[in-house]
Amino acid sequence: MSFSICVAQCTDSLAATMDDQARIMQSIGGVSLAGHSVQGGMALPPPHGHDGSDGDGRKQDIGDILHQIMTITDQSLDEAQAKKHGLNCHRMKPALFSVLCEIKEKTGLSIRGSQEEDPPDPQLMRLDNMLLAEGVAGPEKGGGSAAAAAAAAAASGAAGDNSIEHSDYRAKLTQIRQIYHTELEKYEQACNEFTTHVMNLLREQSRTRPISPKEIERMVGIIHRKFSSIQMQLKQSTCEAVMILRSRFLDARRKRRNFSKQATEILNEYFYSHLSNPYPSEEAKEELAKKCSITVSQVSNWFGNKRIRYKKNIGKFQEEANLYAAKTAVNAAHAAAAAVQNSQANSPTTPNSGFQMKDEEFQLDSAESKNTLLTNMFTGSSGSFNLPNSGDMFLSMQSLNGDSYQGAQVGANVQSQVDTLRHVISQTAGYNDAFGRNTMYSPHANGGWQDATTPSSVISPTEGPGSVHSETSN
DNA sequence: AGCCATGATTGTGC
DNA sequence: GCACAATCATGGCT
Repeated sequence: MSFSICVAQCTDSLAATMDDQARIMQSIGGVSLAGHSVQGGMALPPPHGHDGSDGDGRKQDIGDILHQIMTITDQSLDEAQAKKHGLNCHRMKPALFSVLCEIKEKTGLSIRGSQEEDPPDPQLMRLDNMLLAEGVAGPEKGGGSAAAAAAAAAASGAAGDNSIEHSDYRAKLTQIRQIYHTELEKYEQACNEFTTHVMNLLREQSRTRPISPKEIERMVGIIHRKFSSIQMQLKQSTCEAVMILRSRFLDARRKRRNFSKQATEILNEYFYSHLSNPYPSEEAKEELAKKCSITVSQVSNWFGNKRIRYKKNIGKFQEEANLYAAKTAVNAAHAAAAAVQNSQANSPTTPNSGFQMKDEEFQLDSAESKNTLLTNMFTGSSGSFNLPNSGDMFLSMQSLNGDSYQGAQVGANVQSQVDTLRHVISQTAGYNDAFGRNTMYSPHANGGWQDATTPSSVISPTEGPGSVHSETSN
């Protein structure tokens, strides 16, 4: 035993302690010392032929005790038992015991002690954070799990149609949470039980071998660390379970669902009415997302796909373009008419431009007829719709297409329709007009998306590219 | 089943 | 971070 060697080397210090010991014993009558009561309050045996006043004598006494301790293992069980009892009852025992504890404390355990204060395990911290974030650890209801489910719901796109998946996800997560907490509780219980057991054992043993309370504390710490490593495994497997659940849930979300007809229409209307620059701003995307009951990223995806597919095969999309362009144009015409009427109503002194439209004039039954109408409207050719003079709208359009922008009162509202109208016109009977060029929007050869002749920056002097035109996206 | 349309994802470049 | 391009994967029609 290493500590017995130490003891042997420290006989001098023991002798010194014995002096104190004897003094204290005299004063307190052997009630307790260094936390160890004198066994059974027994009368102390006589000091083995020494009077205790002589230092050399004490040393010899201690040496005798140590010798007995060292040789106890060589003796028969009965012999040893008897000797052990004798030693336990020896008046020197408590002092010797405390010194042994002290030495033990100062040697091996101090080394171990320095290793105890390890920093918090980063992996454990990560696991804890993840479990908190996923709603497995932390507050029960209205807390993490609800937040996680809400986040999943927000990311999943279309509202309402996947509520079953959400509840499924929630149920599974709750299940994992329950298992986690049950297991955690079990571990904690087991840890406490084991700790209590070991403590009792050590306390019991401390009567016969040098175990200080500090050492018991250390042992408890060791047990807790062992159990916390088991807990970490539990946390790790819980995290894995959550990840699997999430991946399954994400896979479920990956399932493609076509947008509603209405949503597609709204998106298409915006796309074709901003054909010169089909890049909705963040605000526009948000508004479109709101209108279509989809997420902003879905709007982005849609526009990304649309741009690519339109660019790849413009011809294929012409019919669709015509349809939406006409639709938007009609809306615009309505809006413009309303604006003009409003301005006339609000300011009676405004000269009558003669640009009046009646609803029945827009009762068109096909995209083609609309296109024709619109073409005529711009080319001034004879048809069902006449511009009595070169009206405000026409002038506004012309200005918009040119370098200077005027006629804001109508043009501002109508601006976005210019793209549409010009597109429609270009798609119908060979648009070759006052603008003097083909204004079919198509991506640049270099991959950019700009009107071949009219940069969007010129087209939209009043608005940034991709801004929302509420009147067109309805 | 095959085909096409379409929403989503991924890799790349700026 | 965004847009593009390619690709994947599914929905829906025939």
